[in-house]
Amino acid sequence: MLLHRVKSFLNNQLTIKQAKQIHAQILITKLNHLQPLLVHQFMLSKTNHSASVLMYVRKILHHLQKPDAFSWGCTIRFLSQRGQFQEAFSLYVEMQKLGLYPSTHAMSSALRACARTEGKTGGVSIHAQVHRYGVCNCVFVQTALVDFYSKLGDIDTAKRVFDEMPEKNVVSWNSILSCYLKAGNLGEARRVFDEMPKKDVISWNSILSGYAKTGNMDQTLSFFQRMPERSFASWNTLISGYVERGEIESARRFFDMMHQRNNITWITMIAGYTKCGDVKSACELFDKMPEKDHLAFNAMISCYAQNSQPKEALKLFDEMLKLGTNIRPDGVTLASVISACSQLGELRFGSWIESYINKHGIQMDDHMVTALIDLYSKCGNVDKAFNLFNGLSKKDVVSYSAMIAGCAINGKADDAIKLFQKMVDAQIQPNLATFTGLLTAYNHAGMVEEGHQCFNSMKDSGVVPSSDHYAIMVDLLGRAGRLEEAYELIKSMHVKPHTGVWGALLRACTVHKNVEFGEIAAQHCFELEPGTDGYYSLLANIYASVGRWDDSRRMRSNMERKKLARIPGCSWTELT
DNA sequence: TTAGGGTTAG
Repeated sequence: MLLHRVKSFLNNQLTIKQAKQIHAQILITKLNHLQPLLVHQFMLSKTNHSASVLMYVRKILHHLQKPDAFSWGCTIRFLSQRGQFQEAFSLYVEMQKLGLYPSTHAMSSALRACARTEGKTGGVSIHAQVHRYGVCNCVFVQTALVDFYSKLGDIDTAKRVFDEMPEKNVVSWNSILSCYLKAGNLGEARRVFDEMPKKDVISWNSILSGYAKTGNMDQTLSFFQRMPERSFASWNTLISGYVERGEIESARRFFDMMHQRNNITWITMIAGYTKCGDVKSACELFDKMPEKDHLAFNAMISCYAQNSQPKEALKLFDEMLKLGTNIRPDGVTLASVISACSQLGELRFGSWIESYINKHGIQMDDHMVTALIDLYSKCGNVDKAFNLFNGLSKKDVVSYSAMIAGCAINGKADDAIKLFQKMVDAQIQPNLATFTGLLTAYNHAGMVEEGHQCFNSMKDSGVVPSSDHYAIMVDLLGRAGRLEEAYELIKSMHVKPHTGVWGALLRACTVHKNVEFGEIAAQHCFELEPGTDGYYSLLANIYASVGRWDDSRRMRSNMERKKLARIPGCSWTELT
């Protein structure tokens, strides 16, 4: 009767309460041989196995009257499949201590756990056991070994084990294929792919992804077209390849061709539009997405934050919060939200977020900390930013750049320069954002020569200055009264200068009462931004400063006549 | 027993 009851749970929901009841009955009736069966059934049931359930199973395993390798094996296998690798491996070690002979299930599952936790020693000792126990013929264990060495990055051993396998299946071939792909050896991967006696959709997706990563989309497409069977991942790999290459139209063409899409498809496309700054298209897709998960929200919030629409980002974050249980913000969401707050100069939000993080036990990661460094810097709290920076587990180009910029805008040029030196010493390659911060520091400190030198050194780091960098340089030279040099610098630009560049020259001309360059700079500003009247005012001021009252009046009446809209000052503190 | 595609900071 009891046996029947235990068996009836096969593939049924088995709650911990029911299991405990049955277990109690087993103990009362002294039918201890049913205990392993209970463990087995427990592992097979579709119940959500929480930590307390597993503790319970562990207890049964340890109190079995007779140690039972089968029960241990299926528990280890279950844990490994569920991604609880540490737990799986420690059970494997425990069963050894009990003197149990591990099944091939237990061995391959423990190997899987070692592969995913980088448990090199554990995996290698299981390899030794494979020989000792004479299970060299088991294709599952051997394949798990190939996978283990592949994940460890030990290609030679992976290949040796693979070559020595008396019997191989498609999984074994896929494992060695992914080994070469992970190592970036596409040539060898291709050779393996061509040699495979049988290919499944995993083999095809793997090679497809290998080619997509090289950026050779013609080749990738040719593989895609030859696939006998395609899964979502096949389509998504292709689309993501086009997105990475910046070929958003091609990505969209295949997106539209799909009859069915999963969330990854939608999010890949939204992220693609984010990268190319097409917020409108991203938003359209987000609205059309049938079942938005929290990753979709993350993608869209980041899209707004990355494309200078911080208010929209916060609005969507607010909507996300209102959705309640199913969709919860995580660290990724918060990193974007902090970035949005930073753009708004809104420190209060920042503090709110910090308390939210603490309240919900969200793990602070380096992304979030870097966003906070930026936020506190922009709000003038450099000390706090510095504290966060010093506490980072790993400092990279993004965090250094944030901190350098933080020092720069808060008048700490020396600190910014020191940080840059530290970064170079740590062999971290500076990029565009790093130089923006550093040049800003030189600019604030009025260090013209040093700034100039820094600007010229950009090419040594393989960084091509953008319009923003030129704008800072023009500002630096202009403030020092070196207007002609500033103008020559603009003329030498390979990209079209934006109003930031010409505006910097125009403002410098106002300070130094220079009509000649002022007129040139103003003319460009008028053309680039016909709706902004500030430039007319500046030129009018220049005329007035040299006593050319008629011209000054002409400028102002020009302004009136065109009924130009007065654009408010573009200070981020005013936007809140 | 195998992989694979998605969101994050300056």
